[in-house]
Amino acid sequence: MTALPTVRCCAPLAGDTLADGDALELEKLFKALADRHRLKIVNRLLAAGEDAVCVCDFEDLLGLKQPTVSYHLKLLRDAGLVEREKRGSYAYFTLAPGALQRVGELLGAPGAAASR
Amino acid sequence: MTALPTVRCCAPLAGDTLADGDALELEKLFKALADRHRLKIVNRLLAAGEDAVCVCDFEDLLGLKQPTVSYHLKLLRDAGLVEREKRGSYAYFTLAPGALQRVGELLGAPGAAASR
DNA sequence: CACGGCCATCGAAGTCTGTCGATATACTAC
DNA sequence: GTAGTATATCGACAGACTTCGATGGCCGTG
Repeated sequence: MTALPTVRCCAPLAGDTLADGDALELEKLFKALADRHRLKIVNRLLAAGEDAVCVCDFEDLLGLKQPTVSYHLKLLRDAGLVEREKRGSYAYFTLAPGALQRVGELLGAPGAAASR
Repeated sequence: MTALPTVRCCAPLAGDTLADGDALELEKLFKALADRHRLKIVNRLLAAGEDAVCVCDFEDLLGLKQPTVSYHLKLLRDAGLVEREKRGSYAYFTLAPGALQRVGELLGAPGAAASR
């Protein structure tokens, strides 16, 4: 349910004076990306494309223990950047479609891919 | 030395497997943006365009004391996102040209403004 | 040169983050 | 049902980040 619109987020940074609430949302988004391990996760998911990646794969990639990997994935999920699909006892992760592009556009990269 | 070229930074997030060093540089960049006050600073500098803004202006905008404002400005400067120009006893700040767009492009917003 | 305003840096205090072992939950296989 | 595997969550700890008062350096004015 919820039907949360992934990253509906935020006033574009280049707009008029940033309201406090908008600043908070943007902060949350950038915080999610402001960590070497989470960046590697996103990079891996980008490389994987349609394919989903499971938690155990990230343990090897990052050299972190399983609880820590879950912690990072949770942050990315809360920020709306990745999505989880449970299959059996495994959990597979993919990038939230368009999430990264939307972040890019917030920074002033203009229309960009937004062929729309 | 160093002669760091503002934000020459980093492998694009969408490229091949992110090296540790590249992940660190990206992390530094996003960390600089991952704070509500620094976002407001950037937003204000975007609005100011060519005009430079002095430290005391940010004190009012952010509701923070002067040392704290200097702290945030230093972080943004270290990340290559803003530049400082001293005029008399005042310090004026501007956005580093193109820095934000470059960040946006790292996120996969493709050619975009890169008319080049 | 003495004074006052602007800014950077230092040091301390409080809070937030990242990490992991231990534990709980959910599913598979036998 | 029992055993085993894959994730999520909890609790604790170390380290990093944010904030601010106090201090020091610079510059302009009188």
